[in-house]
Amino acid sequence: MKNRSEQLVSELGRKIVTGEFIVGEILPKVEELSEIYGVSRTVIRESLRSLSTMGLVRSNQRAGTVVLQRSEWQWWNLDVLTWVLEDENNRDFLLHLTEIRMGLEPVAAALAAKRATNQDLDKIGDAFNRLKQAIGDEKAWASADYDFHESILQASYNDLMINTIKTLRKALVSSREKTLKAIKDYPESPYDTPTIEALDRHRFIYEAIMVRDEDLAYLKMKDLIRRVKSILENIYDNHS
Amino acid sequence: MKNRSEQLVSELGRKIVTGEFIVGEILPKVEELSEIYGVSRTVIRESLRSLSTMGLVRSNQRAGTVVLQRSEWQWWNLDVLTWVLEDENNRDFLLHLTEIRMGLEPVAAALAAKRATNQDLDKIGDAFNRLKQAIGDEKAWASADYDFHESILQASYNDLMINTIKTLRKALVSSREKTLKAIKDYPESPYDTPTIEALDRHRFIYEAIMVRDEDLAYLKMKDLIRRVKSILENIYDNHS
DNA sequence: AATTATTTGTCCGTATGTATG
DNA sequence: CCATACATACGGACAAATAAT
Repeated sequence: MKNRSEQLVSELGRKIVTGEFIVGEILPKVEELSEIYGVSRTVIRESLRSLSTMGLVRSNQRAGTVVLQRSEWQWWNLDVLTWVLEDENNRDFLLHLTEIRMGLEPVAAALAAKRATNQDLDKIGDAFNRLKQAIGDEKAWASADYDFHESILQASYNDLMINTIKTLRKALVSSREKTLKAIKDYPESPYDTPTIEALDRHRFIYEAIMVRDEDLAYLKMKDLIRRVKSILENIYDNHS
Repeated sequence: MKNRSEQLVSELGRKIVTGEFIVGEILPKVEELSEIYGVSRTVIRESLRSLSTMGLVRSNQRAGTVVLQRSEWQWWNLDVLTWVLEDENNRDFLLHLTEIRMGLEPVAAALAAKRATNQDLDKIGDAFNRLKQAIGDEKAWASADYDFHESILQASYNDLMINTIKTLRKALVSSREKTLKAIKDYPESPYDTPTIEALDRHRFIYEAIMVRDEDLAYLKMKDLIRRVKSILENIYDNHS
């Protein structure tokens, strides 16, 4: 957070996402916000412009600035996504995210099997070798795992796919750092735990891409995400 | 577009997306932009704040406002998505979008088969009946088709999924209106053409959801999107 | 390493636009 | 049609950060 308005955006944005400002509610007018937060109207207006671009509010002359309903929110904005994940009340949002991943990541793997250059394949292979060395080491695994999935993703050559999955992973990682650490069984990597079984799940993906078997890569990546989903579901069963 | 800064955002945003402003380029400083577009610095600053929230630019003191690389863009912002689709140079972006749909829409259909209430099922049924009446009528088909897929989507009960697919469809529809009309074989609906064969493809999805067969709903929706993809690919083969 | 120049960031007084009652 | 209340827009001044010298 560099400047005042970015700070304000975080502060107000969180209050909206967590429901401290209710949907349909009118925010205090610019002058009052300026008073409340001790900043100029300029800063307030720029903040509101940003929140408006995120789909969280809409300003109308004379009527004031209103909090928009959830369907209008720009969920894929990294800030919005992170705030939603931080919010304790949205725990099952993690499951929704996983459903999205279940859709996208297998497709990305299939595309990688189709489009990867030899150089791409080398990168994926390197990352997989690092995974092999990282059994039992949570930190090293998380790092190699990141590179493994990153290299597959890049080989999909679909910019929108790359951007979407990366956004999703960033949000998962940052929310893990902030709020999910407390859950003891939640893995450091957004994919899996550093075990032999997990390595095998990755091996199948790796091998499928190497032989350019799109359908197999699709299925094996789906297996992996399904595993992530079941970890999540177990956590909920045991901790609530 | 109501106010000056929103107009400016469209103007500048399009120039960035279409490459008129190159990645890494420094925009004219606020005072110059103010001069160029005949608006106050306030308006310029608010516009830049908005573009910054879209991930298109980043302002730095003394260094000016720089155009960010494509990987930083907020692709799921409806404006950004629309501008990209409008850009003639990004024609194969439609294929990338379809790859995303190939991932998400079958998952949404499977979730609907799992979670739909009886009321949801009624809505889906109503829309399907309207589809039956709309064979051969492009406009009526497009409308019923919209409601059919919308009712399935709502029954997925995954807010992020709903928002994402709706954003995607909005962008497709609006880009069809603006730039794709010229392509004669591109259907009015983002899903299919009003033919008997298309109706059957929809029927299979409808029936699978009715009997709550998640896997079948998944497969049949995948068939439908695959069909859309092949329409697109044919268009490219024939028109370029 | 210190200074300067340049650009964004911030503040505020004022005026206009727009929808409501 | 007028009065009200809010966002929108303008512009001059100064502060703060940092690239360049």
